[in-house]
Amino acid sequence: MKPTEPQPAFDFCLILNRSHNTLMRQLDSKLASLHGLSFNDYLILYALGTAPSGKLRRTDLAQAIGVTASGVTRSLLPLEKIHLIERLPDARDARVGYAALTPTGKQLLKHATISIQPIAAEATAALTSKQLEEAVYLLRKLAG
Amino acid sequence: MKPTEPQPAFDFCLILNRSHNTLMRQLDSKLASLHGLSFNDYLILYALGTAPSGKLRRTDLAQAIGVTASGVTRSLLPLEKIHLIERLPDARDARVGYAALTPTGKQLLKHATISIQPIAAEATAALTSKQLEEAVYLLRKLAG
DNA sequence: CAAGATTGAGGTTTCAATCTTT
DNA sequence: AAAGATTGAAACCTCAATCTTG
Repeated sequence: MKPTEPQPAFDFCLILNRSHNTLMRQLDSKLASLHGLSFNDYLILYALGTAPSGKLRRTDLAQAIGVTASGVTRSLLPLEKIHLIERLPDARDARVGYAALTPTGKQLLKHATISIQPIAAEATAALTSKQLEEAVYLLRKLAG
Repeated sequence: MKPTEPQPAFDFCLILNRSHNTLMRQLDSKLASLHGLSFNDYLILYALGTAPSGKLRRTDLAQAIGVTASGVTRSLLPLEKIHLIERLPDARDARVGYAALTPTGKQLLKHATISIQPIAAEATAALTSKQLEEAVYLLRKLAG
């Protein structure tokens, strides 16, 4: 365990993990108390709401929010049960399943989107807008 | 769902989540196959190995790796069971419990530390050293 | 066989409540 | 009452295997 030379890659993994955990706990807790949603739930609604065609294949949804295909299936189930999203088939390819917002889902997304802005702003208050944009730029390179 | 004005705070939360998920899946999978450790397990060993006194209170460990006190208790249990860490009492205060590396734990940490550098480097290859340092600087502000 | 999606099994983490010690 | 730590219950997510369709 040497005090060691600079290891930017490792330091980055360390701090990315820590800041992510801290930030997500804040977002989850506030979003849950306001709308009964986890941040991941919100991300799903948001991705569907901003998709050009209003619907998204499960694979693309997985890519968009950064979880596995399995994770998407499991996250979608309870959202479908409470009628926030619905599943649609594809006329051309019987393998693919789309997910889309229901009217109720659209309403909730609208409200949650209004709530989340100040929550995110407060949770990231330690950084200026410019710094946030810089961080976004850097992290985007990583996610591909 | 308006295409909306710039919302750097929200965009940041989005991309932080996505890049974290992607990065952690890589680290976990490679670390698991090489040493049977999750990245969080490694983080615990690393934090204990670099602590000045060689031991850390559970609360401080939680702070260091960004999980709750509960999470620390549960992560430590299996590591103690396979004799990588041991628990020590505090002579002054019977409430606090320290965690410290065993000789076996120190060995494994040494080996895992050697493995993890190239893994982290590869997983963050999309960024230059300078960019990584910049990202570390920004994220550190967030974690406090 | 490849792609999209789901399921079974297992592991992880959180919240809230609780216990002990200060 | 506050601080450190643990536990029960529940939620969540992954991997690997499987099923169906192309």
